[in-house]
Parts: sequence; C-alpha cells; structure tokens
Amino acid sequence: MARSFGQYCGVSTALELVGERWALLIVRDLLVGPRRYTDLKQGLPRVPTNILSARLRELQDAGIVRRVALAHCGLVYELTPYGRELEDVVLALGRWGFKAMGAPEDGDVVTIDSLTMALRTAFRPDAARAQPDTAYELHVGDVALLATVANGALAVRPVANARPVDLVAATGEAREPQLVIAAGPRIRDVIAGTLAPDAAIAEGAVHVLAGEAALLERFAATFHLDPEVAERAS
Amino acid sequence: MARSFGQYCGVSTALELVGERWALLIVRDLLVGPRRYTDLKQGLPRVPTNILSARLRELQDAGIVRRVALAHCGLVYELTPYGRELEDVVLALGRWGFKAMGAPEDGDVVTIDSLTMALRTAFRPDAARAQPDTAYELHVGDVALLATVANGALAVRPVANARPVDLVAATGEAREPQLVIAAGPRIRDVIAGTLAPDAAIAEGAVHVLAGEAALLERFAATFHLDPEVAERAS
DNA sequence: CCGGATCCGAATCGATACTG
DNA sequence: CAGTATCGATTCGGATCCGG
Repeated sequence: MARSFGQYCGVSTALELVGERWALLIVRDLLVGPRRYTDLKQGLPRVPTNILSARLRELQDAGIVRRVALAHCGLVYELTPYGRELEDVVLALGRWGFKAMGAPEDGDVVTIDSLTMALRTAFRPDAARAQPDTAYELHVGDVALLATVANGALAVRPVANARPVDLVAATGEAREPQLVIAAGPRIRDVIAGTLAPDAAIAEGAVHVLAGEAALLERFAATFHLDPEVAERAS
Repeated sequence: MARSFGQYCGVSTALELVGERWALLIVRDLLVGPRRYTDLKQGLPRVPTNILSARLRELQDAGIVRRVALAHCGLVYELTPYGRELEDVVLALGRWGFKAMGAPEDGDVVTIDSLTMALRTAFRPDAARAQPDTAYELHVGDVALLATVANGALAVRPVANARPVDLVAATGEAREPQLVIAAGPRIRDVIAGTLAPDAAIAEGAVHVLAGEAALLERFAATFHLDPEVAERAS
C-alpha cells in the first residue's frame, strides 16, 4: 500500500495508514458522524476529488472506514470501531495545532465538522461539571452550531438542522440556548486563553446575540486549552 | 511553507507543520533526547538525506526543533518546549498504530529510539505502582536497553552505553536488572496482550537470559496496551 | 445532484553521488 | 560529520468528464 518507512514500530505503522495527505482530515470529519462523499468534499473544499476517493479506498482497505448503503438515501462513509479509536490522535493533534494557529489565511474556511471537533478538543469535563448545565449557540462565519453541556458531557449539533425535530426531542438535547454568540476567528484566542471574555466583547471579537454577556465567562471556562507550560527534564 | 489545507482549524494547522512525510518520526526520535544529524540518519535508515535536512529546516522554521552547537562536540538537534508538547500526539499515534502492527516486513528495523518510545507508549504508571520497582534489560534484534521502573515512573536508556558510568550512578538509575530478556518481534504480542508471557517463553518468542522467568508477567503488566473495546454511540 | 474516473502539469519524494 | 546536488519515479492538484 503506502511506501513503508522500514521500521517495526507503532508510530510508523500508524503513519503508513493515516499519514498521507488529507487522510486525518477525512477522519476528523467522520469522527463527527457518517458522511456522504459530497459532504466530505464540501467539508474539505480544497481536496481534489481523485485524492478524496483514493484516500477513502485506502482507509477502507485499512479497516478504518466502512462504506454503508442507506436504504433509499445513498451511500455514507463511517468509521469502523478501530477508526473511531483515532479520536485520541485527532484530539491530540488538534490541541497542539490550536496553539500554533495565527490569523486565518485568505480563503481559509471554518466548517461545521472542524468547529465541532475544535469544541471537543477544548472541552473540559471537570470545568463543565463545576458549573450549571448550559446550552450555547455559536456562529462563526456561516457555520452555526448548538453546544449543549450537561452532566459533564458535551453534545454538539448543527443549528440549522436537517434532522427531524422529534429526533432532537427524543435525545433530550433540545433546549433553548442560554447564550447565542457570533464570533470571528478571534474566538480562537478566547479558547486559547489569550483574550479575556469581556475584552473579546469590548473589542467586537465576539457579539452576544442573545442571553447574558456574562455567560461568555462560563463558555471560556468550559472550552479552554491551557498553556501546559511544558516544564520537563530533557 | 507547506501547502495549505485551506481551513482555520487546529488539526489542519498541526498537519501543515508536522504532517509531511518523515516529520513525526524525526520528532519521535528527538523525544528520546537530542540527536545529531548522523544519529537521526542512522535511526531512520530509509530517509533520504535531502529529505532529512529539508524536514529539519522546516521543523526549525516552525519553532519545533532547535539546532544547538555543543562545545567541541559538533551539532545536535533538540526539541523546543513547544516541540516537546508533541509527545501526546506521538504517543497517541504509537498506541493506535501498535495495534495494527502485524509481522515485520522484510528489512524492517527496530531502533533504540523507536523501542524506547514504544515502551513509553505502553507504560502503565498505575500498574507499575502496584508492583515492586524493577529494572528490565530488553534485547530486540541488535538493540538493547535498560528500562527502570521506580515510583511509578519509567526511565529508559541504552544498555551498551556511551555515557560515563558516574553519570549513571549520579542519576540513581544504575542497578542490576532483575530480568534480562531477548525477544523477537513477537514481543509486540506480549505487550498487546495477545500472547501470554508463559506462552511467549514456551514458544521461544522471548528468551530469559537472566533473572526469574516469572518476572515476565510483571513486565507484561507494566507495559501493556489494552484492547480499549471502543463501545461508543456512533 | 451524487459518486466518482480520467488526464495532465506541478510539486514532492527517493536514490545516489558528491562536497566543505 | 553534516549536509548539497541531481535526476528519475511518485504523488498531488486542478480540471474535466461520465454514468446513474
């Protein structure tokens, strides 16, 4: 399959399976849920279609992705259980890369799936448990999603939902968001802890559309990546 | 620098910085300690020298690696604090890839650094704390290292050491290993939990060179990757 | 519209040779 | 020891096309 690194080692084995360009971004999107070919292409606007289909085939051959035909609804790709275990890898990568993010390049997009995984990356279960359950509605660019924090667990779903309302009701996730905010790229700085919530509002980096502005403090405490000072013996 | 994925996202940022071929394997080796160019080339026998120097330059430009001139001892490359934070990423990748490892391909090598990181990947601090402190000497292929477990912490160093003996004594790591074993690739199965210690000895997958064979049970409990059954709601 | 396959120029990688 | 230089082999990117 992929060119070998010539090592009998877990890291090199992993990189042979998911180290090719675009592969882990496909996995990232599939970690949010099963996706159709077209969904993936839309969520990864810069991936050439031949690369997307090549990666999907390789991921299937490796037992990471499975292709499922839905009754009367077309095809979806979904992670196998083994593929879902890549969550730790993607979260670790996201956590590390988040700190290196500067201002967005021209033409950079924020997608529903990437924002969903970013929220999962930054989510602090213990910080969440220390505060009242809250539902946040977050708008970034033309992406909008509802993040519901309850009992130390996080659920994220798109807000302009294609899902039937009764499904939402059934999962008990439906609830009026206590805070609705619209943010630009500097929401990253709020989560990274380099921009205080009140400063973010004062500077217009975050707009409160509904709810009490003070709840942004709770948001920032719940979704937070600490500097992790990296004091370690070499 | 690298071609952009066109997303404002932590995962894609990380992949732009360390997603190129060989980059994370270089980081893996540097996580064990500072290395000279020649050390890296030896630990990554299949990397073309032009790629190695290109990656080292890119990693330096990204602030992940630093090039340090030692007094009268040449140059070494070492991770910056930010680079050292990639440990979580490399360990997560190693843990995941370890389970996908089959039999080694022809010509696959096991290096000191890859084996050291594999032991770190599989190390269970709580399992270690539940048992007496132990020093293991492990030979795989032509690689030999000493893994010292004390107070729930792991220290690994090469056994045919170029380091002065008094340095070893100063760090308190020096101690006669209670168990010395020589193993082939199937040591992987012992760590993965698919080959029981006594069966490994019976089948000749692991040879006990010194110490009590029963200590291999302790080794297997200390260095272990559980199946992590991945039962999760899709 | 969905789910790709095909073609081709550009960029990257791999192998080897060579240099201060 | 610490890399450059070169060049053929691969892979990637962009665009187009095609069957359902």
